[in-house]
Amino acid sequence: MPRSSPQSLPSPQLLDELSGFFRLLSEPARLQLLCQLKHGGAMDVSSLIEATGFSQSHISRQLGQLQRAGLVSCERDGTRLIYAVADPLVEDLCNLVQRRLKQRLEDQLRQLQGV
Amino acid sequence: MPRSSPQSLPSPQLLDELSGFFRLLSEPARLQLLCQLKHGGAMDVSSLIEATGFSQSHISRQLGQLQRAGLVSCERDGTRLIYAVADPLVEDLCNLVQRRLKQRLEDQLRQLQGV
DNA sequence: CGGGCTTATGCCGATACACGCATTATGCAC
DNA sequence: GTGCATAATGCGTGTATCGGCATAAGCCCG
Repeated sequence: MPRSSPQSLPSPQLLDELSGFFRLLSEPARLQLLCQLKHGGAMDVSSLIEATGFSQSHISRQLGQLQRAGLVSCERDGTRLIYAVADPLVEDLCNLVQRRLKQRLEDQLRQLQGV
Repeated sequence: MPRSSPQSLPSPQLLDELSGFFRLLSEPARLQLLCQLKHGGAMDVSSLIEATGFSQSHISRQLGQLQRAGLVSCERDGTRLIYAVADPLVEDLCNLVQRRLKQRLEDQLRQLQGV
C-alpha cells in the first residue's frame, strides 16, 4: 500500500500563494539576506550592504518583498531602519531542504561506490 | 534571550542549491503537477495533460526538471512513461507553508477585529 | 521494414524580474 | 528653515524562463 494517502487538490489560489512564497526563497540574494539577518541578528541596511556587497536599492527592494510577506520586520532607530527575521519558518524549511540535499548526495555516492 | 541561536552563514554553493530547490516550487505549473501526481498517484503524461490543460511539451519539460531534482521518478509501460512523486519532502514543505499562511491570515483578521 | 502512438527537444516570442543609476522621501541636528 | 544622513522608489537594461509550435526520438505492432 502507498505510504501516503491521496489528498484533495489545492485550489488555484492556494497554489499561487504557495508558489509565491517559495518564489521569495528562490532568489539567492533574498535567501542570503535572510541568512545574514539570522546570523547577525537585527541589522540596518548599511550593514547589509557591507555584508553582502549588493547595492542599496537592491537590498531595499528585496527587504520590502520579505517584509510584505511577513518574513522580516523593521523598526526605526533615528534615520536608520533596523531589520530582523520575523518568522522562524524559513530556517526550518532550509534545514529540511539541506538535509534532503545531503541525503541525496550520500545516496549518489553510495551508488558510485557500488555498495 | 533570543529563541534562536546565531548560526554560521551558508556558503554560496549551498545558497544556490537551496534557492534552486525553492525555485522548482516557485512555479505554479510545477507545483500543480506535483500535487496532481500526489493526488492521482502514478500518472502518464497524457493523463497529466488532461488533468491540467497544459501543453504536452510544457509538461514534459517541467517533469524533466522535477526528475533531475529527484522529486519525481518515472518508469516505462510500453510507449508510455508513468511518473510518480519520489520524495515526500515537497508535501511536508507545502503543509508547513500552508499552515503559516493560514496563521498569518488569522492574525490579520484578529487585528481588524481589534481583539 | 514502415506506420502509429507517446514523449522529449530545438526554436522562438512574450513576459517577468533582478540589478544598478538617479532621484525622491524621511528623519535628525543645527 | 538648510544641510546631512539613511532608506525607498522611477526608470531602463539585460537576462532568464515560461509556454506553444514544430520536429525529432523511442517504442510497439503489422
